[in-house]
Formats: sequence, structure tokens, C-alpha cells
Amino acid sequence: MPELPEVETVRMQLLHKLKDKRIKKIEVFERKCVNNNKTFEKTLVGKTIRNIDRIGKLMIFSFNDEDNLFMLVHLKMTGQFFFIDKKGVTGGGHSISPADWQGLPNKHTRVAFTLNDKSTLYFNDMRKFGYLKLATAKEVTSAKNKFGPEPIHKDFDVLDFTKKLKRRKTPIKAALLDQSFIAGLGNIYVDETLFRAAVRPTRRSDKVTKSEAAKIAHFGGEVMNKSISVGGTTFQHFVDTSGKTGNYTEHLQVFGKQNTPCQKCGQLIKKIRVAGRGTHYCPHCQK
DNA sequence: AATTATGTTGCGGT
DNA sequence: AACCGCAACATAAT
Repeated sequence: MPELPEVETVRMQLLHKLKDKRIKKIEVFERKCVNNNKTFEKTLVGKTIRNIDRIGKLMIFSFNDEDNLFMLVHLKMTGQFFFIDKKGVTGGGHSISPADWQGLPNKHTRVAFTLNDKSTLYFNDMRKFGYLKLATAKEVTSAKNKFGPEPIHKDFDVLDFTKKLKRRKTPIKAALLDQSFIAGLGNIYVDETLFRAAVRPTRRSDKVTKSEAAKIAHFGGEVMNKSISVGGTTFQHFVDTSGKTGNYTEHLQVFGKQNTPCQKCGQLIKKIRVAGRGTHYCPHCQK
């Protein structure tokens, strides 16, 4: 269940594996996952993958310019990609055990792409929330416009962020989860960010001070950049065939740490519900 | 065995 | 515009 760092990790791996490869064959096992598009296979077969872009948690595959064709991919909670060539399996998605990728395609495989070099890309998604959706350049633009700025971006505008927080009365956590407000953070990284910024997740957005907002923006970027650099939190045991494991898990300070001592003050981390999501924080350190 | 939770987001209704 | 609750779905944990 990827947030920005996990999607970015998958994007980089897939780009490396798929760039300039031609799609020879597509099997759709679950039409819902391609938005019930009856011409999905027909449209994509023969196309050459030229680039994979990302905004927030959305991946954007592109082909030749003259195609005016894009494929938007959202992994949602449980979407995964597995790439298999003669060297073996490369995966990306949420936690992966061998059972997930052995014997592909398996019962969670929704789409399979065969490339011109005989390699295969599998899209697996247990809960069927994720999608692969065809789009035109215009549709890509309007999809991109729905995202707020990413805190990992160099020119993230902290003052604008602070100003916009003043208009919100919801808990700060709800604002940070809103992808049209700020893109990329999900449930884990929001909790981690707010812990580092020492702001309680329940704090009303409009009561967040300027300096706290600056800390939130700073740590939001830091947490996600660090996670990208270690291949994300989601992959517990597996990233690629060379055996490199992406693992931000060891850096988590509050997520899933309820009833254990805070690393800063020793008081027990609490778990509550905020904005409908499980929320972890230190009652002493976060005001 | 039934209920609850899961890292996401879009929708319909205030 | 902002906001809330729920739905989409499958599985694991309590």
C-alpha cells in the first residue's frame, strides 16, 4: 500500500526495466482494473514504452509522442508490479513474500504484459482498487492539475502552504492526507512527519503556527526523501533479484509503535482514530 | 465465528 | 470550498 516513496521506487525500477520495450501481448484477467475498457489491449499492443512519470502516487506511462496515448496507473492499497525476465523476478508494491510472486500469473494477477524481449510485467492487486487507465495528453494534464505540491519538491512554497492551512478547520492530519492540498503523504508518513514536527495530528489546521507549518513541510520532504533513498517502507523483504531490500521500516518512530516508549521522551505512544484513519502520536512530544 | 482493521481515494450529500 | 461518511474489495487479526 504505497505512498509517494514506494510509488517512486516502483517507477524507477519499472522505467529501468521497460524503457524502449514494445508491448507484444496483453492479457486482462480482471476488466475492472482497466476501467472496463474493452479496447485496452488493442490500443496498447504494438506501442513502445518511452517514459514513466509520476505525480503524487500516480504513475504516468508514455509512448511515442505521435500516439497521444498515456497509461495512468494507481496502485491504491494493494497494487503490485512484478517484472520477470530471464534473470528472475523484480517486484514492487506492498510487502512481498515469495508466495506473492511464485507461479505468476496467480489469483491476484489482473493484467499481464508481454514485451518484445519475452519479459513479462504482471499487475497484481488483491483488493482490485488499483487501476491501469488509458488517457490522452489533455486528460493527463487535467489529472495532474488535481494534485497539490509535493513537499519533496525543491521549490515547495512554505508560505503558501501556511496560508492555505489557515483556511482549514479539520485536523492537520486530514489536511495532509488530502492529495489536492499536498501530494504524496499517506497514513504512515503523515504520522511520522507530525511526530518529527512535534504537532499533534488532531490539531486544527488553522491553529498550526507558521514555524510549525515550516517544520511539517520540512520533515514531510525529509521523511519521504529518506524513504525513497532506502527503497520505501512497503517492501519488507524484497525489491529486486539482486536481493536489495527497500526498508524504511526501521526508521519509523511512531507508526505501529502504539504502547511502546517514545524514542524522544519515553512516554508511551498512543493510537487513536483521526480522519477515519489509525493515528499514532506521542502525547508528550506532540502538542 | 463475527467484527474490525488495512498503507487510498472518489463520490454523494451537507 | 470544505468536510463527512461511506463505498470499492480481500484478507488477517482480534
